[in-house]
Amino acid sequence: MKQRLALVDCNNFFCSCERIFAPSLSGKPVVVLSNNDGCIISRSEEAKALGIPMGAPRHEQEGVIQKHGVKVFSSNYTLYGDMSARVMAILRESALETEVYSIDEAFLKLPGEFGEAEARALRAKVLRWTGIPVCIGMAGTKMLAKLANREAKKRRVETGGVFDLDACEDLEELMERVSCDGLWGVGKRLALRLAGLGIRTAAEFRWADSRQIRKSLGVVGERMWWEMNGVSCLPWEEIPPDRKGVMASRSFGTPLEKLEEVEEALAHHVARASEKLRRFGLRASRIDVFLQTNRFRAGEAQYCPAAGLNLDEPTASTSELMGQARELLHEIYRKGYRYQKTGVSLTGLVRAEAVQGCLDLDGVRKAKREVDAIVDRINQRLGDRKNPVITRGSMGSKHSPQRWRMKSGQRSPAYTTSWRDLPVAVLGGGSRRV
DNA sequence: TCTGGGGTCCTAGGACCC
DNA sequence: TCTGGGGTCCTAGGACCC
Repeated sequence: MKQRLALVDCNNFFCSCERIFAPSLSGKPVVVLSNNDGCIISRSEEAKALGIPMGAPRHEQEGVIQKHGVKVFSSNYTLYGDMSARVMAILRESALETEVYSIDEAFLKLPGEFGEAEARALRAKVLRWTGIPVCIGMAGTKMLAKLANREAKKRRVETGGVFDLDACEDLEELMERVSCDGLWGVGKRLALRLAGLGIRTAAEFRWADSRQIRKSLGVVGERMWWEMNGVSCLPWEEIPPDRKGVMASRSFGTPLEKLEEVEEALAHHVARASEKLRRFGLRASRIDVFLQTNRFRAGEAQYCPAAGLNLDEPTASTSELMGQARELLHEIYRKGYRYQKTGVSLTGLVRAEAVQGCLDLDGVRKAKREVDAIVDRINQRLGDRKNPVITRGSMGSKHSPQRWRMKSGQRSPAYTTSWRDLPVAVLGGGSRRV
């Protein structure tokens, strides 16, 4: 039986959340701002209609905001997280399995009988119970479900916010209408590269030679090609894997020049990041610190240094990390610049409980050296350099697709296209945690 | 004329997503 | 004057090892 997926996506999520608590704003233009109130990161339909672009600096839109009385909110992530959890809980009731993809999106594995009527009912239920409007796209793969969702959103009035690609009668016509940069995972750069191959629409992408796509866009591109052709090869992650890193950074309201001031900001970031670490039960084995001047000031001297350090022991201790962060900052700080931003990034995360019994890497290396020495001795005694009796090897490496490709001059098979286990990676990354 | 080759670990940078 | 913050994955290349 063919797999059926849905992508459920909340409409203008942050704005929709704000509106729940201010019903008088229904039908009025609303925007939500980024952390420092710097950029517009969510717009209601009415705000979009006024031509306010996504990600625009607030100050550039001040005129429109004033003129049309656009209601402006600072972001409130506690609220959004809470609303998200409510929506997800409802979705779980209808799905066989659920993968929460981001704060406002989830993939659903659908039961066989789930069609457009059921999707409409689900949509109505979410709206009735949470006040959040959603759109639902259905198809056989994640990429296609994304595309279906886009269609549902774009033609909301006509589709009722629900679109089933498998039930679409003029699929080819639809694919011809969608340009490549509208595909999930194809950004500006890749679209440009595709255009260079004469591939401009989803239809052309689907019909393209997969080898050509592979050559030009790599394994990521080939995965997209399969997905677009109905072959699912992105992983299903019902349980989100542990984070690989945490970061804390902020822009300053006004540029800072003194080391002590930057230090203070950085200390705050280290505290936030290490707190996060502890909350997840993780410890970091590497810390990176960075500084940035104002990149928008073309006339000013720019300086964007960074420094990092691998820690001896994984830690989540604020004070330990703080000490290291300060030293790193001193390494990179230079007088005479106007700094606009600083931040810290903690990576190489391991589970706190695993730290105790963690693999003794040095021990393993030592053991390997010992074995190698034995192998050498045997070879010296029994063979010669050119024809060793025993050869050293390491598991799998010889057969890693990368190496294999170099040797054979061929592509590796589609499903083992990367030296990492495939299919593993998610398209183009993405912030996936709520 | 050839100049070892297989392997690990790490970092930086590119691309994309929400 | 103001110009977000937090993620993921892939690839290339250097250092090092035997």
